Amino acid sequence: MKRYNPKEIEPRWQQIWDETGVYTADLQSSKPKYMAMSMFNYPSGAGIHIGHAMNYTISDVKARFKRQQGYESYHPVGWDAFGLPAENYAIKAGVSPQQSMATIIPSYHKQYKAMGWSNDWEKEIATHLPEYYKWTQWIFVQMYKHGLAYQDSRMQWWCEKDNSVLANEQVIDGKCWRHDGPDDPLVQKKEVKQWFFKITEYADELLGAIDDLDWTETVKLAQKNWIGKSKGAEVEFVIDGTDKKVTVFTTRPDTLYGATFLVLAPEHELVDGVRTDEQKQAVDAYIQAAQQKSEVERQAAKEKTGVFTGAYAINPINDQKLPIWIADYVLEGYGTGAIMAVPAHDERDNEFAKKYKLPIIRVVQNDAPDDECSHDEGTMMNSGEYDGQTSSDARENIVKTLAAQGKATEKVNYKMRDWSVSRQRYWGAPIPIINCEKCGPVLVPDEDLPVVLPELDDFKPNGDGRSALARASDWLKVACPECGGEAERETDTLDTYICSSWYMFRYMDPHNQKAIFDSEIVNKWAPVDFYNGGDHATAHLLYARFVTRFFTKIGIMENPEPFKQMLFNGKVTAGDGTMFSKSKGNGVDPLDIIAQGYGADALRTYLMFAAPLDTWIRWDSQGVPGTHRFLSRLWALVQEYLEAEERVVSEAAQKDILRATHQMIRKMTEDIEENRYNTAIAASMTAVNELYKLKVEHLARTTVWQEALEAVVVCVAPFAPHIADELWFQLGHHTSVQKDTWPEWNDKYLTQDTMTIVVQINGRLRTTLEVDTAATEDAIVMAAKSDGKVAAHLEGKEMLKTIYVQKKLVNFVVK
RNA sequence: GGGCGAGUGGCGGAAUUGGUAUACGCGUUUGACUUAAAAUCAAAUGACCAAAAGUCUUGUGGGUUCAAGUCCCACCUCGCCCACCA
Repeated sequence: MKRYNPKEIEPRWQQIWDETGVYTADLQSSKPKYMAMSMFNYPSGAGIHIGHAMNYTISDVKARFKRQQGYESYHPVGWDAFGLPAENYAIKAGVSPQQSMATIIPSYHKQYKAMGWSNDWEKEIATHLPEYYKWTQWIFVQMYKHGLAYQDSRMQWWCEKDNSVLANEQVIDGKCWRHDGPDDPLVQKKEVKQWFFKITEYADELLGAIDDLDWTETVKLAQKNWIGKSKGAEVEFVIDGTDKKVTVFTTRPDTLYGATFLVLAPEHELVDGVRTDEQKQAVDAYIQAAQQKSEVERQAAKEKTGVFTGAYAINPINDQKLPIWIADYVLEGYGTGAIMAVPAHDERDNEFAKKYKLPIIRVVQNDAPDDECSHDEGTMMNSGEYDGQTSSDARENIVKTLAAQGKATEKVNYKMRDWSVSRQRYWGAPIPIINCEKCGPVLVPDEDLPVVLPELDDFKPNGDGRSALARASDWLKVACPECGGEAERETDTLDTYICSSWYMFRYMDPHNQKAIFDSEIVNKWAPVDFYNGGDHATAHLLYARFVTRFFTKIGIMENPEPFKQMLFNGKVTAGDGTMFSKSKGNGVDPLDIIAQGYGADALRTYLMFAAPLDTWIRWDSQGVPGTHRFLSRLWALVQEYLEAEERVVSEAAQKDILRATHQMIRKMTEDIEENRYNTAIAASMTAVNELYKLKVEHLARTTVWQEALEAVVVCVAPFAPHIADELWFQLGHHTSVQKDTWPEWNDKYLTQDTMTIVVQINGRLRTTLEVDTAATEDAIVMAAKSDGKVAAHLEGKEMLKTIYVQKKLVNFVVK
């Protein structure tokens, strides 16, 4: 009997799949389409790790399942190649990022194939290739032409180590996301001229569509928080003794009578204009101190600080004079950078008022002690004519009154800012702009795209805030497309989030040289049916949704959402629950596991079996041997069958065989569809166990066994595709198991002649009965009552009630 | 501080949504095969009890119900995300 040897069969099948192109999707096919993918990979010298094995197997199983079900299933592959790590590596190693990608990417090919992933290699893409980034640049051009790309000077997060600007989401706990070690510096703010995409214009649309998405709930929530919509009003306060006005944003205009002071952010433009001469020194000192503090220190500061400006503002609702303070707990970047402080009903204002002995006036009735605050809504008090109204009525009425006088407007604010898309680094798609002294920034004409990134010897940033491209003088100097005069190319490159915001559509038409993609194909294949990754990826998903919506607005595609289903899957940690890390040397290399002889099939099956997909799994060194054992059992069963004699199998045994297989088919079909891979695999194990019991007396080369084994092989194929194809051929087939093979279950094989009835007394299990499925209620209750054990318990008791649940249970309630 | 989620054997985890708690796997124990070991096959495996019978058991305490891992209330513990956003 041949032994199960994954080392022999896996490479063989990988080669056959390659040669026959079973995983090449026909995008023009008339079959129903299905597209499953995981977030694409950032190629680095380290190769794939166990986290990749997890992520990509999840989408691979889905793609295989659908392919077997008869869908035209497309499991694409590509590389998110631009970005800082490759550039930093290039600086260190002196090898150009172009060159290192040219060697790294092919090494990934081997690793992906060794994992048995069903990628369509004909349609492979990589974001650093001119044929790809031509269209990344084209998106910038379109954004610009539609008024959604603009340039602005902003205070930006700046990482000294990278010499580059960082987006908000790239700042984690005050440090650069790539330099967050204990010795790394905190990020700084620096004024830089930046290109932005006006994503805020889509904020409401992006928010509104979230609820309908079939995505992991926490990911949806993260998107909502990120957008951070809040409804309120802007209220105008006149500064006493001047004609200057300061506008505040508040979500609680109902508490306007409770405002006892105003607070401006230190960077607020009115600060210089309002402070009195007596307070100049104190204010200047405070602002200087605030500037020196990094954002982290500001946020970490437990105690609130501030300084009085000496100026007062007039409360528009009751003409009260309110002192104007400056404090860094008010942020310049949100709302108007100024607030009305209501210490009775806002915790931060309360803390500040207590520290600086400012008055606290309660305007919403509550039970809190006098100097405590409560943000609850309720009935108004101390609010003039609004006393007795509910918060929500007062809110509406106060805004209405002030609006009539031009002193307030309803206002919606978002936490989300416009998307900063320029990076002062070399390894990215050059921004297709030419800066002309006469004409200003001018778009590179479409026919001149792509602006090819020149190969350099030295990739270090220029040190003046510009990328290495500032030193590429041949590339830099160019004639202005408008006036023909001397001009320079933009030396910023595009944020790699742009590259990844549209790659799923390029997958659908990867070699198109005339357009970003063919609309007809994309309208057929979008949205992506299944998308997964091990991160919330809030920014990536939001940007992808934004760009997709933009595409629909400019008429190149129809569906405004890129991903129909999005699964945020768990990760793999070391057995002690800590993250795998190179420095600790506790990593588990998927390729090692395969090489040890367990094979990719056992590894894939273990990863999908260990826990539900959204749960973090702890690596268990006994896990892969366990799934390997299961696959060996299946292998051995097929071998025994092939060597068995032809003979008649009893009708009862046939029924048992059919029931075991059809139960498995049903459970696996439903569970894979619903992303419950762990219980799907359990169902296949149960079936194999059942067949093992049946084989002892009934194994024979007959149709019923042939079909049962085929069903198991087919159902296991999404998880363990190599052994499946091998056994499929051994069972006499000549075409791959990977396509159009998924079986249907038949309910008639699931029925049994008898059923198990649970018998309870006062809700406690006393016995179970095997009865004929056709048995009536009366017959079942009679049988239950006369059962020996039950009768003993009923002896001498008064029968109060008999509960009968159809085909399930009898419960006698006695006293 | 805010939000979300989770507590089930020695371990990872099941439980058709109120109806036999602990599927499946790991581990452990025993037996078969073997000179022996590994591998494989078979059996057992929540706790208490020598065993049968029985009792107890889904973080803790209450409640609803004929019946609760599942529903309700209170508490404890853990995890994740966001965090001075007015």
